[in-house]
Amino acid sequence: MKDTADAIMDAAERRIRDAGYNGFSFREIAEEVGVKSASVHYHFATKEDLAASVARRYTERFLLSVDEEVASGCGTVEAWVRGFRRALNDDGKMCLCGALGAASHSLPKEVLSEAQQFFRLGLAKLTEGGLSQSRALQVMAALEGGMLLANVLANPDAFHAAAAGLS
Amino acid sequence: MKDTADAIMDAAERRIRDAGYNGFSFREIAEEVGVKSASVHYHFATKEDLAASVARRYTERFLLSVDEEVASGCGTVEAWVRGFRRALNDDGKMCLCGALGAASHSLPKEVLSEAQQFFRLGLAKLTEGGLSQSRALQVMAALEGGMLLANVLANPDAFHAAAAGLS
DNA sequence: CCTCACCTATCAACCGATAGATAGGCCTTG
DNA sequence: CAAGGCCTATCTATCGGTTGATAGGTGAGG
Repeated sequence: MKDTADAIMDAAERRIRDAGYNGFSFREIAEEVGVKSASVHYHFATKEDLAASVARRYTERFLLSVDEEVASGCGTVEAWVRGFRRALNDDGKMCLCGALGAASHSLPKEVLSEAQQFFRLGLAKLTEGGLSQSRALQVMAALEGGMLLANVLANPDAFHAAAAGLS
Repeated sequence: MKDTADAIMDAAERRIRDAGYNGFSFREIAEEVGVKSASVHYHFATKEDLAASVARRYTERFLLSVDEEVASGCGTVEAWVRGFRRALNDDGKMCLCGALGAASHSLPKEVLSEAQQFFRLGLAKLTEGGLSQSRALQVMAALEGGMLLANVLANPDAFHAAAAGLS
């Protein structure tokens, strides 16, 4: 079933956002989903595969939700702020690609590639929205850094302060 | 000797900045230093101990170098920018406490506590330098986020752009 | 002689990954 | 329609390797 594969990705996403690529295991995810670890391998051949798939899905969803915010009338920067804020408030976790990227020098190449894609596409969308390359980097850094601070300090207000005045 | 303990912390710091708390092992560090893993345990009882010690030393050094920059006449914000820039240019790695903090929800409590201390003391120093609480968070987020972007994208210019215009 | 700094050897637990069996559904063909 | 074969999704069992940690031994130097 597609159901199980989705449930595996859901569990993996949660764990990666909490603990990074090196912080989750097949057995852990399997238990959360209610299957055996061999069944996780059936859907995703390797750990690299699984993490890369999760990152790709995350990027697609994130960009889509930003597009929707923009379509419903809010500015590009504000759309990004809302995307990150929701990720923080709903789940109380890091941005998935931030959590992966913080250990970028130890990532398998497919996973690194997907994490990079998140930021490349994100920055491209910001520049399409009228920002300069440099300004786009400033916005992305502020959001990702704000997310990190909010997580470390266990205080969402850190993100709100960091994002204030961006848009 | 204090020599070996320092060498262990040096190696651990490098690995943590590349791969996070879950991405290094006693044997790896031992090999790099040229001793056996049991000897690492002699100097640092547990992994939690070692990582917490490394984080504490990192924070002390970082704050000290910022103080020196300020004493030599540059502004508080500029001093922080230089601190992060040096960490990035010299080593090509993440901020240690950023690398730890990105997986904050999976950190042993002593390690989390030391990572938090880095940010708490850093923010305090920024506000002592005349910044508002909110502005201090914006600066710290921009620097930490810029660091993350530069690492993921393997492009130091991402940091420079993110930090531009802060001071 | 005793403490420090290291060693060897080993432990149970966990890791990612694979092999092989099984049960159920669907498709094809006589 | 029935029977045989294949595909899917799961399981059990196991592999070699790594992990953090511990026990206990060894040699040097004060």
